[in-house]
Amino acid sequence: MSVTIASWNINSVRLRAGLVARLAEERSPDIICLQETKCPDGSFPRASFEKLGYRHMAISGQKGYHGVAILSRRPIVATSIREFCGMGDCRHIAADIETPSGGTLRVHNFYVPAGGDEPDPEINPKFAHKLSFLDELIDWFRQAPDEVGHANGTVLVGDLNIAPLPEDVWSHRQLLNVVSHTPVETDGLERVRAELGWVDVVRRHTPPPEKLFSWWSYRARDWAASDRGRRLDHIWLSPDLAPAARQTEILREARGWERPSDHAPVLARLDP
DNA sequence: ATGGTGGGCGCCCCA
Repeated sequence: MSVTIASWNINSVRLRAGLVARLAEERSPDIICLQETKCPDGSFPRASFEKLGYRHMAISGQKGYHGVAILSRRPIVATSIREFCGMGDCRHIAADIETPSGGTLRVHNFYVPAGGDEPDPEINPKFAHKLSFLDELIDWFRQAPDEVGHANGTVLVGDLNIAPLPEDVWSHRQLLNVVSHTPVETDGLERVRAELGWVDVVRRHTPPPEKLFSWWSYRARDWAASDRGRRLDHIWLSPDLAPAARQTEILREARGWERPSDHAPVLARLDP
């Protein structure tokens, strides 16, 4: 009676609904959290996901940018959305989902700002936004832990746009000054994680020194051969839920599917 | 040191 949850930055849900179908066929996750749907709610391809058995959906999209969604084969009993940094961006959605044992699982799905190219908040407003987003997350966790969490377990997933560990990038040394792996970001993400004691379940199951990536740039001539990846996509469990984790996987092969997203899906199987 | 690719939207933004 397990629940499998997947998180995937899909880079346009309308263009890649077929790839979501392939993920459903190959791994059959009960819950799929998507980021960068780039799609207003009225244009969301609901029907194609209903056909795959995902009859319950929580979506928060906007035209052209950002956008998050939760697809579920199990009933969604509540939904909430939080706005960060007063920007009006669609970067968060949460859902309470019924588990096989009759409880509910709270799922938070995030799309953290990428942060632009220059890792200096004084001259790059996108980087300042990214750091502010992390600060707001910490404040929220600190001030309203009951709103964030849930007695029967909470999952936080998403494209967090930060590769926290040296083994989460192809070259720690060469990426120390590259947005996604700078110390101010990795320290910031660690403070977010530590605030409520979230467990990075993928790394609990596959610890360093093994390298793990979930994103490979489109700009590489041969992404698989050069393998210059980063682990930007994460699944975190609340401390009470961590013992329920059974298996995790980053579906690297999806990066090689036809017209792929530049991100691969991350999956975790739980017995909640 | 630089530019490489891809998506959305509409003559350029974002990743």
